[in-house]
Amino acid sequence: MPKAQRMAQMLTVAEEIFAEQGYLATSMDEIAERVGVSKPMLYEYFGSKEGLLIGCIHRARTELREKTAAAIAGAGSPEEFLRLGLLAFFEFIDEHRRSWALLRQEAAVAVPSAQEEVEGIRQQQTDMIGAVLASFTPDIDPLEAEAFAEIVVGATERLAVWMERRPSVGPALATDYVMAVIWPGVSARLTKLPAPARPA
Amino acid sequence: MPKAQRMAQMLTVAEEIFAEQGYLATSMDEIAERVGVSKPMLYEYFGSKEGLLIGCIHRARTELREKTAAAIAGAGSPEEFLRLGLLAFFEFIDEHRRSWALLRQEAAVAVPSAQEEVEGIRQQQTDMIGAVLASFTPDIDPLEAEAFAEIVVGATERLAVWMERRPSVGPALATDYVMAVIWPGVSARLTKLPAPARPA
DNA sequence: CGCAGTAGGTTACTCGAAGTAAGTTACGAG
DNA sequence: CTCGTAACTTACTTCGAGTAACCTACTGCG
Repeated sequence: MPKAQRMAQMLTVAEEIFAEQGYLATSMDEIAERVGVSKPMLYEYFGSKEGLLIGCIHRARTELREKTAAAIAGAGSPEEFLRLGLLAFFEFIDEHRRSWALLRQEAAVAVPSAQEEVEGIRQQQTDMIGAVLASFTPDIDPLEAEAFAEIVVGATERLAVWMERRPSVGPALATDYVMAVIWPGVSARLTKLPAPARPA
Repeated sequence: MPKAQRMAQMLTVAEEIFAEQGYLATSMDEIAERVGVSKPMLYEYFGSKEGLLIGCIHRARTELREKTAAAIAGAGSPEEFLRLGLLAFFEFIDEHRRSWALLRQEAAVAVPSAQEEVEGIRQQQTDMIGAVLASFTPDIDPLEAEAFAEIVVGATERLAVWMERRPSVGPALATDYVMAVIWPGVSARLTKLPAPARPA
């Protein structure tokens, strides 16, 4: 089997087993066995157990970024930006429950560099939100814009975890909840609103 | 040394080393050495490495609950409840930066049951917030109240992590940021507002 | 055809750290 | 002063991450 294909297969299997049993409880031998290959192959391609985990996170991160970017491409107003971005996020989580659990709960604790990867995902999101805020409010205090973005990401992430425990709550409703809480506060800070003309 | 005292000492040392190096990179031998005792003593009192970690989390959780409960005791309005609760939380984090990092970043991934303990802390917070919301809006949809509480907790937690990277941001400013984003949205849902009479 | 180089793979180890069995010391009560 | 127990230790076993060394089959080329 060619290398790229084998690596993708390894990531898929590892993601599944990590999500099932947790990072610590999973042995490299087990992953190797389920892939149908011997342990040194995993080390050949990923260097270490941590490297394998990071590979999983990295792949999910790329996918999430692509989906979100595509979703917000057609947005006009800041409200639409936020709403479409949130919806894309919740839909992604909904489709990848297991890997999401892995990313959010397993990776962060186990390994410092995996933690950095997960932080990278958040950074990617806060950057996007911060950019939206700044584009509609050029004179906003940068520190405040950053804080707002962090708050939105934190709220969203937490609600995604909660959504998993509530089968009746889907991506659309989750988006509504987040928007209901944060939009009044966020919009109050936007000076350059889209539809109405800017007052000063 | 009596058992209770020794256990407390072990927790203190373990918390410190876990926070310094991460859960995985810390060996029981190292903790034992720094406590000035042999490894089997740790196992005698905490059963396992995981048990020791959970002990750390549990102690922090108790302390956090006590501080928060004390802080919101004198609150009159829902806004004051939230504000005082948030402030108490950020102050707690500010005083326990290292153990906070441990709880948030290390514990969750490494060990399933540690994760449950951390979720217990969040549960404790969402319950408190949910109760405040419900007490001021008895007719609120319970699911919505839960979602709101999760959002507030998520936003707060995330901002606490961010606060660590921003030395210029203290508990007071962090509280202001969170309130600025969430309060307009939350208050819009409260039917029984404190100062003005309820319209219908 | 035959053979060289390499991609893809394996077996069989080392080593470090979690967890344990069995034994030792200190000390207060009868 | 000796019995019982709480607090503690040394010396293991076991398991899993990571590695060294070796193998195999295919592809291109004289």
